[in-house]
Amino acid sequence: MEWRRTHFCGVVTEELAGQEVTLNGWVNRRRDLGGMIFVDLRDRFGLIQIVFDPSNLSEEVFAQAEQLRSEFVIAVQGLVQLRPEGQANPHLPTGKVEVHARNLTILSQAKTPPFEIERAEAVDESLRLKYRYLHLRSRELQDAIALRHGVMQEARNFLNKHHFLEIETPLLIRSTPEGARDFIVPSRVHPGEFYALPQSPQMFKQLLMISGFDRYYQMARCFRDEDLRADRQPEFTQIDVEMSFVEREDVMSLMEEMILHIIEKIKGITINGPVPRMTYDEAIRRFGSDKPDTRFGLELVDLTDLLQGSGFRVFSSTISQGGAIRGLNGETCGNFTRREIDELADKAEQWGAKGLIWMAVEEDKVRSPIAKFLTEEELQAIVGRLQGKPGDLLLIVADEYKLASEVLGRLRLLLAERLGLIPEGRYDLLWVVDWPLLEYDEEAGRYVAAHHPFTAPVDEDLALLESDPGRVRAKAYDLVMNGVELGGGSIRIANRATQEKMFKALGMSMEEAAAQFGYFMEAFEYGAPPHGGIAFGFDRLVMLLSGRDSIRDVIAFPKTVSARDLMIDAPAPVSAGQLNELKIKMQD
RNA sequence: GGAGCCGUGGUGUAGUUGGUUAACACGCCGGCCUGUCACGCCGGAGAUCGCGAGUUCGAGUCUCGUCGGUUCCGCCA
Repeated sequence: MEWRRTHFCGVVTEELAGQEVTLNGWVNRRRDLGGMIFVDLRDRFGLIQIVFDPSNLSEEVFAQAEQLRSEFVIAVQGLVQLRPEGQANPHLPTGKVEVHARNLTILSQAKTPPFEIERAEAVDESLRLKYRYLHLRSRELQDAIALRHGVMQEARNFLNKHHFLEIETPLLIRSTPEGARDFIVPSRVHPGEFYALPQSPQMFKQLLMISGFDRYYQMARCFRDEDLRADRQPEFTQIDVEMSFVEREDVMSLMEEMILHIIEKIKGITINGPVPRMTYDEAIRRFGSDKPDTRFGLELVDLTDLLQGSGFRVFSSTISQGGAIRGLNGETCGNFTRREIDELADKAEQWGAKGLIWMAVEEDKVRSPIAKFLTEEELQAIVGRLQGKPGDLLLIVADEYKLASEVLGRLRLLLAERLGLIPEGRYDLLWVVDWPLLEYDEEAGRYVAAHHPFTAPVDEDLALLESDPGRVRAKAYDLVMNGVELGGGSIRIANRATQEKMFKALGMSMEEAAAQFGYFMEAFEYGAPPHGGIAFGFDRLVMLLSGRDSIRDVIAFPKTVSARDLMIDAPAPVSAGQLNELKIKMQD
């Protein structure tokens, strides 16, 4: 028979009734009634029921149909007919019709798969990853990967329309000391020297601005040799964007338009701009996070001023050391058991707090292990400031301001989840702006870039770069969606003098800076336009839009948390010959 | 680097205070079955309980180690 298809399985609907079709696909399921066989045929577009009815079939074809098993690849030629009265399947888009087979070709037999494709979601992840090509046959992953494609195309459509050029940058580049651990690649031609895979195309895209391309984007593959998480893979994709002759507002307004465009096209949800902006300081103060989830309340409050001169040593000593007393009202959590509260306290300590203070608000009193150390006025002031009502559980952390805030910020997320306060199906966007340019790294004993070393300082803070680096704000912005950092960017430094100051603030000597970044700073001397950009975590964006909770689900061939590919079994040793050629010796 | 959880036929699970035939569902194989769609009915095969030590008369069950998966902390400019 001529086996090449005329239609996709998933599109065979009543409009095709009466037509002769040829379909190709996989046997999703067969129902052999003895005298009659039904087969659900599957392709990317869906399922269609095939009927093998011996009354209008040759014996040979029926006998062949009896041989069919799950995941056989077949071609079926037959007649599309409306199903008999009362036999429609409302669960299938193709459920009003069926294809009465006349001819069948088995294109490929299949072993019984290690798991049922339809139930793959429940199977142990290591088995699914080993047979990723089978898991990918499932409806869930087919949809996720198709959605990924859609998001990528919509991003391209939008950027193309706004005069961006898609330009590729090299994957074999130079290792730089700042930032994440690089994957390094040895060079046969230059033994003892190594390329690095890019953590992002940062300097290349800036150089493209200096080259005059004005607007660049790339679906950039990026690599970081750091430990994995549900939302972190060692290789991932960014929507990488850079623009010339722009200020912060230009980048933010265009990029939020892009994200809103994608959400509208992909999810059919219209969100009206502009996306709210919040300073970094406000985010920490109100939410204890630089990427606040604004889909619910439970905001933090400050209690420091209420507890000046408190007789309770934890409070007084924290305040005298310049720390803060911060609080969070765990509404309706007053009925938490001792064990549940201890769990919260354990978490708080795990996150670096010295302890967690709690107060259960009751009708006529406040129940708390520290109640006896506080005056009635102090207790009432705390309850008042936190708007505690009977049944509430007040959580308090006394510590260095940022640490106390962040610990409570994490508890806030924990409680919101436990209390079911997080609404489904909502996409809350927020720009976080005015980031600190530098953060002091105790371990390294120096300042490190909060964003990256090419971020421009806010103009009026420029002078502080040498006198008080920790207080310099950056022309940086992060786009946050539902408490997930979707992307971040900044206006860049575009002149040599400022870039040199930045490297100096990072504790780099001029010699080191010249050795690492000399080519880059030299480029600034040949006419560099003011420029800035942003990079979005593409996998995370797709994860959020597909309602998944791991980026593994939206990457065709992901790695495990230990960075292995279980399908191809990578990484793997290489031959002694390969190592020889690279002049690499293994240590024991 | 650290912590938690999981690992029992092909798959998902159950397995009591440690006690001798390791159970159930799905899948698979065979038989019957002409309107099923999670088809049904009957029968069958299939597991040294991730691996290695230890405790014990006896370990799927307890202990330690180890491997794998996963979640989180550190890390990820």
